[in-house]
Amino acid sequence: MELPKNYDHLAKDEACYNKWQEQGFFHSEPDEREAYTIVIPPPNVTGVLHMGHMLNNTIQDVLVRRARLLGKNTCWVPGTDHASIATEAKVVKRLEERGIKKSELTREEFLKHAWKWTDEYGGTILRQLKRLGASCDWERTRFTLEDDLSDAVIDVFVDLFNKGLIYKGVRMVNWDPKAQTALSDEEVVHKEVQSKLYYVEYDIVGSDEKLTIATTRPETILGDSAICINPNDERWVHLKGKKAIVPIVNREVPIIEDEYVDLEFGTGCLKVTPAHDINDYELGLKHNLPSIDILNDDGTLSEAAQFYIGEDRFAVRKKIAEDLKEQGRLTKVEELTNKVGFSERTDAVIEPKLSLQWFMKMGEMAKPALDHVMNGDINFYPENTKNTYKHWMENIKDWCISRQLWWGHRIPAYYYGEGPSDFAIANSAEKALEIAKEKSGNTALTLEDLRQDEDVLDTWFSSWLWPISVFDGFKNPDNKEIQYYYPTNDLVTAPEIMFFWVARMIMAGYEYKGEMPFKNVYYTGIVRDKQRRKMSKSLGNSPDPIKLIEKHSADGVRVGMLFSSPAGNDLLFDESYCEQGRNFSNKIWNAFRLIKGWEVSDTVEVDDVAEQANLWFTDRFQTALVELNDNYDKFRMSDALMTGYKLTWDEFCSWYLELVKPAYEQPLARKTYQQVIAHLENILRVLSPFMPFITEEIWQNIEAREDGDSLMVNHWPVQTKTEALVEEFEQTKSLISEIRTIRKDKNISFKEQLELKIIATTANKRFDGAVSKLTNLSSIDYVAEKVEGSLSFVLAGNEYFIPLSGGAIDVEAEKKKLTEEIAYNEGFLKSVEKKLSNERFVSNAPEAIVAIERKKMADAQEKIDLLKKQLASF
RNA sequence: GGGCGAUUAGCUCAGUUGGUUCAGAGCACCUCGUUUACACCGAGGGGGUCGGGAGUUCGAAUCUCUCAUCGCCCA
Repeated sequence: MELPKNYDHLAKDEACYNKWQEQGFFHSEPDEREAYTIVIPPPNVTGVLHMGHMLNNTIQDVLVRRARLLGKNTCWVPGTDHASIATEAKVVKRLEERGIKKSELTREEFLKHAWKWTDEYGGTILRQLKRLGASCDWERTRFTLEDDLSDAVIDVFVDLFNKGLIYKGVRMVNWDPKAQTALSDEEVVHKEVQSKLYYVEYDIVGSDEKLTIATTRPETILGDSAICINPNDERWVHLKGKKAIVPIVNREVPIIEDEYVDLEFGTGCLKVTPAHDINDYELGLKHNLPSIDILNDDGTLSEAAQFYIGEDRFAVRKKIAEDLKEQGRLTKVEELTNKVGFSERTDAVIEPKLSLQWFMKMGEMAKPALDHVMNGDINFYPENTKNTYKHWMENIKDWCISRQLWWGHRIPAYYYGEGPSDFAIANSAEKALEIAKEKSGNTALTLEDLRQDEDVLDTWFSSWLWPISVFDGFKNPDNKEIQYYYPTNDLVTAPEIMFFWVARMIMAGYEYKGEMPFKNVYYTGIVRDKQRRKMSKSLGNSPDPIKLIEKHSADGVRVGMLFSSPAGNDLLFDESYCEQGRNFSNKIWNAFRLIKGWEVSDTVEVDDVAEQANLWFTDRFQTALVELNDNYDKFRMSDALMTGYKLTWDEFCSWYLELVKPAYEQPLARKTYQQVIAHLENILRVLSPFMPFITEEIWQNIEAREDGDSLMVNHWPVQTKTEALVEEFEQTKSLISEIRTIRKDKNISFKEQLELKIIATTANKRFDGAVSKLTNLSSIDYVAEKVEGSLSFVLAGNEYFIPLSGGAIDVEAEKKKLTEEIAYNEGFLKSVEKKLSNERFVSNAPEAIVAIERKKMADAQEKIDLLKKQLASF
């Protein structure tokens, strides 16, 4: 069968993937083998594949595929999360486009729309992952909002509440006025922005004196309930005990003292607005100040503000500045760069807001989660991410877990009265009623008297249970699957997810299984463009992954993603990496075509060059295999790929195949062919995790395979002891290279045969045939005397001569070359001698190091002698 | 403001406990080349005083200090 010149991925990849899937290679059931498990970081159900996913899932697939070849029972669990805020925002938007307002719908109606939307658009990302070749166990696909996983979430909430770890409290939260929900600290992104610092003058009661405060948020003046000065600030100490009048609203507020005030910033006077700033809130608690909440949930001003009611906070900021200016109270406006919090999902400016929310205590749970990472039970790659983790865990704050949304797990709190603790927590209304009756002492309560909390839980409150809940570890803690697959092996995720998710999964693992959720965490870099900008939809700097796959093949893109992605380093993506990947595919394909094109003979003798080449490559492969295994052990994926790349391209294609290649139209001995195929198969095995498609295609074309036989379920090569020939052949390569350079320098065509004469001191003739074949020699002779009229060079203590016919030698040029080489070596010799004549070196350095230096000296001396002898003979 | 980390060839990065000719790899670049797998190729080549300075040491890309620049996390 004639093989096409290039591998046609568009025609082959999909069928190949389907076949794998049909044969059940992706599916796992517990058995007696060792398990290898990865749970996918569940992408957002609304999501489409982006470059970050590509990188992340490529790495996971490489790990899984190698583990499968190592004979492990591999299970890669895919799935998606429901992404409360993101999905709800999309559904709201779509409803608005149809002229439907969320506020006009009941909860049930809205959720119907949301589910419809999810069924329609959700899971796109999982279908896209198949294009990449991801060998997930699709039969195990999970969704955080499906019934079983939801039950786990609710049960955990109830359990933690009963353990006293969940509480309801008034706290300053991060309020997203656009989504109209509270956010956790981790969902707030701080960005540097250009702001203005407004200087505003306040009157002082019973005095003509005025004081000036500086603020970036003049609209919050309406909510001021004090002025604060630093007791150590001599400028203002006389104001102690007096009252100030808040402009616009003309409210009298006390002037309090607190060392919290920064003497350097602004004027040293601070306005205190407890309802709208976290630090002011603390001050308010300490000094017993009222909180005046001047904002509505949507970011407009409330009745409590008295002025500008119903207008947006940013509009009011401008207006109030103008009004203050008009009243002569705005004394100065400065430009200022400061950091402002934005909602990760909606990009709205976060409003610190007092609000009644559900919180989870973190202190107790954080402790084991920190310890088990620091003591190495759980490994982080790269290791320095442990520092960041440690810092966060040691300063952890309680987790705000309620969200004012409908799409998600509804909080199982049932209210039966108006008091602050008139609620019951249970996983059903019926059980809640029992508790409510007991708590209230009112046995007449009915289900109708209960009102369930309107809010849902943070999406991460379900994701943190993922490694346990996907194996049904909550409802059936002793089931076969959780016992077999948990703890999982590796987790591959983005560093930005460390706190949202990784830390909390570890907490849940120890809380509910008493065991780590995974052994290793591999943090990928962030995929950026060449200008180091993060890839994003709004910048439009992200290529479409599917188009990349279509253009360069999945194998090419996978290789491209990994080429420049050492653990933890950002990947500066460029399409040329994918091109390089595709070129690599092409190289392998053509190597295979070459081999397939040879005529194999049972009668022809095995040639010695091929025989020696076989021994060398056997050893060379083992060297690479050891390196590869080591790279994998250290999660050095990029290096592992590079090891395979060089092994294939440089060693297998450029050296081994050239050595084995039969003469034009000559057949190849069957034994040699079998050796070549064995080596090729080993190459395919180690490349297959990176390039599953093309390696499989070649595998299937090598010979007729039995049904159900596939490279993907073959085996990883085994490390064995081989005759050590790598170093010796490296010398041979140098020799060949030297002769090729001479041909090039002297413009000698490859077709013209050369003779090689050698004065050998360390002769090993094993690869003479190889040298002869690759440099087209007519003869190799070992001689005792310098050969006149020849080009010469010295290598590893041997002198080589290439006789040239009829005065082709430029004597002067040869002399110059020799003189230069002698000078270089003498310089080197000098530096070694200097080292060795230094008594402190000889007495302090380890013996082995000194011995090496002595050998260097001897070698250099010998080389100089040889060169001088050559020079003298001209 | 606090913490962590980085700076090595044009670009992206390796460089294990200081010690072989240790200054490396891939890509890019330059020269030559279509010899019967591949121009998505082959052969050969150029290129860095390891961010600056100081110190420790027989010996520093590697350890210490300092300065500069950049990045990330937290407040």
